[in-house]
Amino acid sequence: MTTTRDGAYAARLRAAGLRPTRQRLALAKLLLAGPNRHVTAEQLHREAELNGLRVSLATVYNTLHQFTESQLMREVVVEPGRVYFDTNMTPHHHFYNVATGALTDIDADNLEIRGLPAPPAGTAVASVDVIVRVSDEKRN
Amino acid sequence: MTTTRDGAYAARLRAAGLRPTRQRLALAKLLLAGPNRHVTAEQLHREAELNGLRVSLATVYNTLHQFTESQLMREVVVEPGRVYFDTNMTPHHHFYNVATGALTDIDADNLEIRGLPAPPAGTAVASVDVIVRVSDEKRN
DNA sequence: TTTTTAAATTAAAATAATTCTAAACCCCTT
DNA sequence: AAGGGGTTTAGAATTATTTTAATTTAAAAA
Repeated sequence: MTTTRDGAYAARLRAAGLRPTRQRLALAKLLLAGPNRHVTAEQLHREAELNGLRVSLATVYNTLHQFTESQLMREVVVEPGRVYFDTNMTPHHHFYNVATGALTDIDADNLEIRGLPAPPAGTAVASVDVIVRVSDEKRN
Repeated sequence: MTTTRDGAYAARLRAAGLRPTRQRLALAKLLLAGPNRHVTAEQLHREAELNGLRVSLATVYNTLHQFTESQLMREVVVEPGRVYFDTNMTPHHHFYNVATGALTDIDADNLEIRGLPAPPAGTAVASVDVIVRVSDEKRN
């Protein structure tokens, strides 16, 4: 009856124009199964290996970038040399804890940015990213 | 009479606790003389050499970081591997042209951010950075 | 099912940006 | 003028990421 026996992830990958390979399926599952995640390539690579997946770091990078292009995730740069891949695709911004590196989402629905001037001539706004840097509260 | 014959830059450096060396003075002059600037370390290094200053790239990095610590400038990260040093110390945000890499300031005075939730428990807001990514206007 | 083809994966080398190191140097005080 | 500690430097090292060229694999064709 069924011509292909596909999981939901394979379908999502296909929809994005990506062949559902073993590696991509496993990474998609790690990334998209539970709640939203913020991971670095290095972190995801380690996590994959802990879960018994043999995958090279280059493939992790490739996959993360492909997922990003396919709108399955997005990239957040918080500091020189610190790039997170974020599985939350709803419009949102971030708290960034400078000490711990922790990212926390800020729903864009309740956030209002008013008084933004017109963009430079010949350009149009593509996206607005708000990063609220936080640090451990001063105690005293 | 005068014990030291200092320019304005030497005084600023001293005030920041930095010895006014030849390199730091020259870089300070390049950076702080005219209008506000957005430069990468690499750009500033090239510019210094064009102006006849012999200075190593490591010193440019050191100096930029020291100036940043001393509140003479600040750092802006817009993309993986793209860090700008910004001499505008008034509260402001940025337009970032993804195609050209150009940064344009957005005065914070007229910008209002409303509805920001409380920061994660135990943390306090240190700063808020808004980056508005723009791209060349679609023509048709 | 086997063959073919093109895409995907890989290890390893290459690159880019930045930092470190240890020696030489220079600003400032005495 | 001399000494001392901060500063500069070239070059090596590091970190994050990308590229390369060969191998493997998914999917289409036969």
